[in-house]
Amino acid sequence: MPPASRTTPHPRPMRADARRNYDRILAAAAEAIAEHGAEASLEEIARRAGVGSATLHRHFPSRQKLLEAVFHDKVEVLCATAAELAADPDPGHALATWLGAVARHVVSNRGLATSLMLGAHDSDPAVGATCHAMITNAGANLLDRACRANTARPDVSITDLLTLVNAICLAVEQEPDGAAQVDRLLTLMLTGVRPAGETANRRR
Amino acid sequence: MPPASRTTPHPRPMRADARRNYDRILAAAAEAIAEHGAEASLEEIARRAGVGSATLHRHFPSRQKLLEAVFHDKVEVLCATAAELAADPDPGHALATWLGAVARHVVSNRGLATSLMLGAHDSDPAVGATCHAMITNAGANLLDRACRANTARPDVSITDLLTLVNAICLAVEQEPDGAAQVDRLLTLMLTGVRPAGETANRRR
DNA sequence: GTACGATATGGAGGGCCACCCCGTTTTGCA
DNA sequence: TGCAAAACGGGGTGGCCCTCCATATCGTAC
Repeated sequence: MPPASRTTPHPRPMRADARRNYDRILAAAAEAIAEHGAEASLEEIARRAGVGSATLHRHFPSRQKLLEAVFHDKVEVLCATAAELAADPDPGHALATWLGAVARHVVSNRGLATSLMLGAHDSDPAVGATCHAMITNAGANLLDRACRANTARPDVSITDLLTLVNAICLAVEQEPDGAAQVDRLLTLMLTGVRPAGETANRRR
Repeated sequence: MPPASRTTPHPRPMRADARRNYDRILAAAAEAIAEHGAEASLEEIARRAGVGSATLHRHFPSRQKLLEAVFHDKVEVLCATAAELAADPDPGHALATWLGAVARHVVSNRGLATSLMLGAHDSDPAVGATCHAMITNAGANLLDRACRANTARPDVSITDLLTLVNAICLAVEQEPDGAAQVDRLLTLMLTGVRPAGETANRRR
């Protein structure tokens, strides 16, 4: 999310060189984060982008801001998915499907979890464009529907669910067999530990 | 867990000054971690303990090792609790109670989560004394009993449960109202999201 | 096409940190 | 009491994040 894009006329449309560097930094950050996770060195990102560290800091005053910019597109995809699923005839299934999609995105984009969770507190509350706000709004509808259809407990908030999803992904992030684990834990979370009658083979 | 204590005769019983410094570092680390969390500066810990930073590194080659040493006692408490609960007539309740206790310890000891989770992979597998191994073993019995009593699904491993508990605590660690959240999420996890009939007031 | 002010840049430097080398001190045993 | 082995810690190295400010670049008005 370039602060002032060319298409949306803002106070100052952002100079060409500034925009170029902005994009370079974003690309470099995406690479670095994919390799080293959300803790990737900001200096190395600047180095990769071929800009000075000061430039990086000017464009992204905090690591959080950079993460949000890097993942903005992916979060938009998730929001779009939520919008589509809102038409699903089975609200419970829609919610579960969407949470699964969120989880999949998070595990395959190291750092996304951090990006989604943080910013709930420290960032400017006026900006509804933070990853956190976007995803929360997108999920709220799905949960509401599921709740009204009586396939979700009414005392559960979308924040709860997203926190759990993120928590699972975070916890599993450094496990070797990540993705597989997430699926199990996620369904486990959704169905609960209590008995269910049916049986399956024991793992680990 | 001093590598070689005075009571348990080891290869070399550890010199007096070494033991003294070891204990000082441990105490200083406990303080620092309580204040600043698991990311506390190692140099500051050394400074507090009145030793050189090299000494700290000699005793604890990695941050992980230090965390494990600091939390070793608390983990032992949890293991003891597990042993007691093994006598509980209601295995399902025992398991839930214990997981709650684990969560409470984790939230009230910043860094414990990290200590419990890590070390599953990077530490010497021969050493069964890591926090991770200790807690896993302690919980396995409780889960087994619950499973046999048909109050826990057989396809759930203790690793799953502990991962989830830790995940919740990690995710909530930087929330302002931490402890309260953990309770909700934990019970949510244990009962699952699926409808249950009963109602409660909606939060957030 | 040019000149000029606003804007953006990046290298240098400060403060902090983890980690290691190696000369010095302490310890415990004979 | 002497002495080798063990432990110590100051200081060096390299990395990190972040800021300052002299310099280079851009967009525009003429």
